[in-house]
Amino acid sequence: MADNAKGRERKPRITVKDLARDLNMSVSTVSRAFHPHAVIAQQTRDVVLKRAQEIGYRPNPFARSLITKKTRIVGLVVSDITNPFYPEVVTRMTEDLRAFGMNVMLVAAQAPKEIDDAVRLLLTYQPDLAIILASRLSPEVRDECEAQGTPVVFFNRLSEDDHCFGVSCDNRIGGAMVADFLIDRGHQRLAYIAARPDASTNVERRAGFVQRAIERGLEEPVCVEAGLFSYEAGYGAAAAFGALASRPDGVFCANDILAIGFMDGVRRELGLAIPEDLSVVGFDDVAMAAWPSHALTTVRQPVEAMLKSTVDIARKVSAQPAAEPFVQRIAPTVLVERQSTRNRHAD
Amino acid sequence: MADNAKGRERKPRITVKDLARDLNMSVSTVSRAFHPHAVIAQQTRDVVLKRAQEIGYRPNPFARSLITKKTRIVGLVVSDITNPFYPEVVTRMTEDLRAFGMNVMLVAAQAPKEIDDAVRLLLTYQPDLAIILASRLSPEVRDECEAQGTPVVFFNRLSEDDHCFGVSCDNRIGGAMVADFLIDRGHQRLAYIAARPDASTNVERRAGFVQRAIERGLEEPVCVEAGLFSYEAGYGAAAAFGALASRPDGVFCANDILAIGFMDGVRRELGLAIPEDLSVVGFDDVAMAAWPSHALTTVRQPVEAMLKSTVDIARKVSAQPAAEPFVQRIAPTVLVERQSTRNRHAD
DNA sequence: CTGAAAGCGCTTACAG
DNA sequence: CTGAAAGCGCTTACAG
Repeated sequence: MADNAKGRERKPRITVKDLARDLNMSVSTVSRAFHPHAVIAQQTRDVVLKRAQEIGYRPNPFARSLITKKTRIVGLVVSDITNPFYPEVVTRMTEDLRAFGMNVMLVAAQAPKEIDDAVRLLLTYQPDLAIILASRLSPEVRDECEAQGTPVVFFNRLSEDDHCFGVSCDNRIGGAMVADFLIDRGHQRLAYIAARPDASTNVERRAGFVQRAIERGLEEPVCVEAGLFSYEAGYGAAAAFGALASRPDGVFCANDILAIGFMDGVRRELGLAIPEDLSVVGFDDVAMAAWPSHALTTVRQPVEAMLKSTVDIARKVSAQPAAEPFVQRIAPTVLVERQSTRNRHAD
Repeated sequence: MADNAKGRERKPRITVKDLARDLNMSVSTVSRAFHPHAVIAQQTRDVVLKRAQEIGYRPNPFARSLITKKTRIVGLVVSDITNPFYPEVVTRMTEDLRAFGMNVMLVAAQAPKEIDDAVRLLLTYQPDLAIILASRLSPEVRDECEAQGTPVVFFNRLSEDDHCFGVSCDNRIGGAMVADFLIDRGHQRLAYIAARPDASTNVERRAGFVQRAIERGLEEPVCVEAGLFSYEAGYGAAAAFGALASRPDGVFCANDILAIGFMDGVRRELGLAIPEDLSVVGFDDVAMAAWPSHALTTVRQPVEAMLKSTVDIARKVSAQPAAEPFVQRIAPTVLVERQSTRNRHAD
């Protein structure tokens, strides 16, 4: 027991000094071995690194960042955790950033007010970059980031001002893809199930979808306002959909989780069959979309490319914090066809 | 443009020195104002804190932790992101820890090997505590945590050795609750759909369930091995279930996501009706369990209490790192009855 | 109760 | 190419 407790006492960490003494070198030299661009004899570096490995020395990132002003910490702010797209993205983002030695400090919160506070606490850790997943930042907090010199990237949202980076799918193109897909398969009356009216993703998917439908000579698709990106919102939208004068035969939902709720609502509340009575298309291609119960046809977000772009930004601002922000929109290329849609030309 | 770029340069941060000069005090005094237990005149503290607020000074946590050896960073290791229980827990945990000024550094990874590397990187940041959600840690990495004096808590898993804290639901009791629930409602032939054989959650839920069924005079429940905690595993288990000689009328699945997959498989592959042909019970009570499409009866994990216990540990080890580890098992108290089960006494 | 000084573990000009 | 020294932004004995 006593032994046990003793084992858990915070052991004094091995420091540069220890390693320098061990190697009979100066701390300067030892330190240089850990910096790829530092001027040091290759042989010396090898010796240092080897010995460090042996005795388990790793530079203290806090002491280091006190001088370099770099923390290798990336703040990740996520609020909409009910959308399975985000856990998937968070996991991959964490892995990808780690591959470049960057650690993720997570800020998850529900209320916008909480987000603000959380970001402020995050800022005291001087992250090299803050990544905002699908939420808003109050203008004040945005300014605080700027004042502190922390670059911000909005992921999967249109950046609202030109002080921030933005990485997102080209949602207009995605919306148009869906319209083409449905029209090519003989659908005549299209509908859009809308989510948050203030989300760029919702607005753009809708615009691309509606515009393409009109371009191709269909009537303007009817819109049902579900209000949120959630299962419940989709389920609830089924009632309003059922009340439409003439029933659409092709429905595009703002994202997958909304589509899945909508499908369940349509089936259980309206007693309609999918895809016999109507086709349903989503957006994201979350893992759940492939489940046999829904087999949702959907636009796959170019997550790989979006993550790569984000990691590139992280590396760039890490080297050069004053880099000029830009917005990158990546066109989706894959529409995964499953059993929630069918070809109506046969009718 | 030039203006823009200039605005983004990392501004020199306000330091104690700046604030001390501004207030005509020594840095020592200013510093003390930020430490609740420090000896300082109340009036002085008020003045300092007020002025700090005004000019936006916040102590640099890195510089601070260099001396205190406390980082207020909690490492959160999560691997099984396909189970919606974890995103929910991660969000709440992050919020709850933040309420005590602790930040979460997230380590998400798929492969065990990756986890090891990720935890090593995490360790260089000297987290005050590492919380492991439902994954394993290789013995070597466990030793590295110990060597560095970083306490470890296993969340929702039985701690495997007495060097680590453990916080989990009492899964035996939970399993027994399910058996009682089904038996009380007239079910005669019980079955268990098993997930990872090496997970304590799976093993204990099964044991509690089987034992109680036997105690109450039923035949030993049959077990179907699904192998994993996933939708796909549950869906796949339906086939084996359908091949059983005599069909069970009450099924307990190792957790919700497995149950949801199982229900879909049973309905689509076997053409059986739930709850008419069989009742299905899950474990966790994730948000998805309440969706109308599944309306899953399930044991609610005592998440509140589990989180509270975890945060308490975080605060305790933060004050006294050598605290003796313990394992806390919290009995579940709520079994949420929905429409995936019914009363068979009427038959 | 407050201040001057040392020091946490590093990095980086500056000499040599 | 290497070392001695200064300093990053704090905290904390130690005096007073």
